[in-house]
Amino acid sequence: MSTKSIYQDRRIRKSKAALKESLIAIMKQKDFKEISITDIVQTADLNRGTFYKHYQYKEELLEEAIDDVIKDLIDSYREPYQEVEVLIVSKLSSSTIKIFDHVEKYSNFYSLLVKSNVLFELQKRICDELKKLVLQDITNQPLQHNINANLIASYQANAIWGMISEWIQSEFIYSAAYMAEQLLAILHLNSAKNTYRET
Amino acid sequence: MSTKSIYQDRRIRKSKAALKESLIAIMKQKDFKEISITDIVQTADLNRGTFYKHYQYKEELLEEAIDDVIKDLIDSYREPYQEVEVLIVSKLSSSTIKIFDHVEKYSNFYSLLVKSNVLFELQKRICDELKKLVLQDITNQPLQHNINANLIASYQANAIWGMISEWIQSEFIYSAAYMAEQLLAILHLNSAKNTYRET
DNA sequence: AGTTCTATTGAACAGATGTGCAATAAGTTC
DNA sequence: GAACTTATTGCACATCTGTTCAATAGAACT
Repeated sequence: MSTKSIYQDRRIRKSKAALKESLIAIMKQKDFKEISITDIVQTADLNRGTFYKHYQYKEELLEEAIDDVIKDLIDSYREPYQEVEVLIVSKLSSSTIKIFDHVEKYSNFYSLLVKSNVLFELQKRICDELKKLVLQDITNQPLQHNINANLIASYQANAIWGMISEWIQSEFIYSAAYMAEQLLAILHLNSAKNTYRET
Repeated sequence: MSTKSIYQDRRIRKSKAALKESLIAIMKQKDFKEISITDIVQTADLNRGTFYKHYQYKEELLEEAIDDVIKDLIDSYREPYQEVEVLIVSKLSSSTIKIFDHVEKYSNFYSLLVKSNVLFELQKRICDELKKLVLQDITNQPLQHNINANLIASYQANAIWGMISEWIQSEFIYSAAYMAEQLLAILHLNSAKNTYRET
């Protein structure tokens, strides 16, 4: 049994890679909605049947192209926060803060997605992943006040993504450090506001 | 000058209404991606050219169908929170809480959107609107701690939407009141966690 | 090496797309 | 009501879509 058997057929790898590369290349010129399957297979120099052998629609191809980026996002989140430049409020914050570094790293790709109006596929993917990660953190430290784990996880995940999408649409005029600062400031603000109203 | 002149041509109104109605009807049976323009105009009993006269793609038609729902969402947010069933943490909370009532009111429509995998168009629209509303609230009460208004607005808007989408995907197993309770509990939790870590 | 397996190809097909045009129907304005 | 304006229609067209098929080429396994 060779080690190659667990991987895909080399022909499949090559075809898929060519298709992804072509899609991203065309996305730099055309809006995603305007790109046809014929466009993709022509620049990839492949038969149209080859596309349909592996994918149903171009969105599915894009999804696979995003996979690598998502993997890095997860790594960023899991990576322990070493440099203590700013005051850390909680472990949740320290993890999510790292994500801004990841987005900055892939800012070109993210911008491309925004420009092509395919932000929403990405949005779902990212929020789903963030939610899973938050859920894992939550299960370690049991919840007070009868908080619903799924709800707070979605709350946190989408809140973070809200800041990220705002950042992307601003064409990255802020630094990752500034984004991290802002997240901390917002969490502090919630704290201050609540204690003010409660006393 | 008649009062009708400011409104659309009656023919346009009728055509658009028929197209929207047909789209929603078909969406109850087919996945959004599988619905063709020909499908829509056939059930609407209109010429295909009529569709292209007003819209470019079916997504644009759907967007218009969502408009009415969005209008109600904005009304829900703006409506002052009268019934004090639960402890109100802040004015922001009291406004956002009303949104859960709105979503429950349109739960059938929201479920339909989720089922048809067109949640993302909706998501963008809603988060955009929520952000605007939050921004209006913020400008009234100036920010402390050098908080970036756009960032906190997106943070809040997407966080709320995160809970909403979680709610929808759970097929509305929770009541609107429970959702409101949970939002308050999450805000309280942030407060508690922060003060704990800071002292 | 030879054998088996399967990805890719090219061709063909019905259906959908997006656009254009002249004819007609329906709306608006006075 | 008459004149003007424009939405809708039916038809046609080239292109794209999604699928099927036999033929071929390439990869995997012994």
